[in-house]
Amino acid sequence: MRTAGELFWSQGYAQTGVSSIMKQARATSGSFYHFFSTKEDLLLAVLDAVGELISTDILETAETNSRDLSGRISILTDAYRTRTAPNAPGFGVPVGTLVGELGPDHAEAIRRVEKIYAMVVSRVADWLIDADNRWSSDDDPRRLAGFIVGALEGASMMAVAGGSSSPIDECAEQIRVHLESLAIGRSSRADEMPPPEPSVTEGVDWKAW
Amino acid sequence: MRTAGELFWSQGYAQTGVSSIMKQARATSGSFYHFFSTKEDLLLAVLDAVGELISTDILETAETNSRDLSGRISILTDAYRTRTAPNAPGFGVPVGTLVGELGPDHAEAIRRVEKIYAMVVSRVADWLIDADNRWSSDDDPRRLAGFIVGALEGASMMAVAGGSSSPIDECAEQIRVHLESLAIGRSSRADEMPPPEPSVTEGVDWKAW
DNA sequence: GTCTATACCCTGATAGAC
DNA sequence: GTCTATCAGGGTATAGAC
Repeated sequence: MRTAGELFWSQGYAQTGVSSIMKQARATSGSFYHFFSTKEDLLLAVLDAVGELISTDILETAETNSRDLSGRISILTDAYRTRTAPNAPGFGVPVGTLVGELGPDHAEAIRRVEKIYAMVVSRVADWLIDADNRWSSDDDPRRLAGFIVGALEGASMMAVAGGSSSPIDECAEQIRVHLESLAIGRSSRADEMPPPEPSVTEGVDWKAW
Repeated sequence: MRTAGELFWSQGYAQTGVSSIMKQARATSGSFYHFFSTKEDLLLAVLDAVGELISTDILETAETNSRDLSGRISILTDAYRTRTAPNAPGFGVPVGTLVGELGPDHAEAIRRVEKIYAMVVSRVADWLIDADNRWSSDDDPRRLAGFIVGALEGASMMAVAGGSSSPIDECAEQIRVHLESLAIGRSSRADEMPPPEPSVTEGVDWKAW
């Protein structure tokens, strides 16, 4: 009794009725509201779970499986590719989807989305620092990391709209070129990138509501 | 009786009730349904209007006001900055917002969003071609243009989430660096960029529902 | 803790006078 | 063409037995 929240990603939050969620989870209204006081409560829980998932299943995987920047970026972009439509039916842009939808209300939810972004950006910035120590200030790698993450989010959005993952492919390639031209992590350019390891987690199956 | 549709951008589609729209437009249910057979019908009309607006007020402005690539890109990025939150209260990501929300239904609406993306990408690709004729195939500038637009959309999303337009600023800068490193449009780098002309359209005020 | 049944409200949409 | 009044339905959330 806790295997569904991805509906928010495939259909959006407002459009996903609590009833649909319960049906897909084969639960009933009574038990649902025993765990979550409100629908927004569920949203917050889902956001936290997603943050966890991204942190461990994607970022941590990238960090342990590859010590060089290009390998890590490659795993990250690969995660975007395999987790957004049309490759993962029922997925949209990882978290950004909700940003547009969540209006003036849901301020807390937006704050958590922002927190997820900040976490991802921060980790990618660490990768940049690991790869090169010529950064003049802490701010620079953060900004570049923000650009990378933003570009991937946007590419995912276009991939969803167009029903093709090629924007993500192209984005990954442009990021690679961009980093290369900045001469960051030169050591990692030695030979071809290591085969980017199919994502560890297989199906869509995060275990929180 | 036709000055409101931006609610879709500030609140999302599903979350914006027809009644709110009517209130803000000071219209009534009767007249509304005289013009639009359904709420989705309105959405489609809004999407078309937005496509028009982007084409004329942003892209065309960029094309007539600047003949070099960097100037045009600058106007484009400036449009993103001035038209997304927090600079334009009540705006989100220009069109991408809806992508996540519009689920399996609303297929037609998604197709129109895709059409808008394709239009913007195509125009930007033309700019790239104008700036440099060394492209090996038609495909290359399109792909690069897709990357640029996607990056801006993603940056807008993060700007909305974080309540700061700095991701867009940074994105614009990175795009500039990227294009420069690709040595595209070298002629345009002669001196400092021309002051990027405050957007032509002032307030939020597109005149279709 | 989980079930069924249901309250209550707001939604998109309609009817029919003017 | 625009108004007021209203419908039918689905939405979130609750009540209370088991």
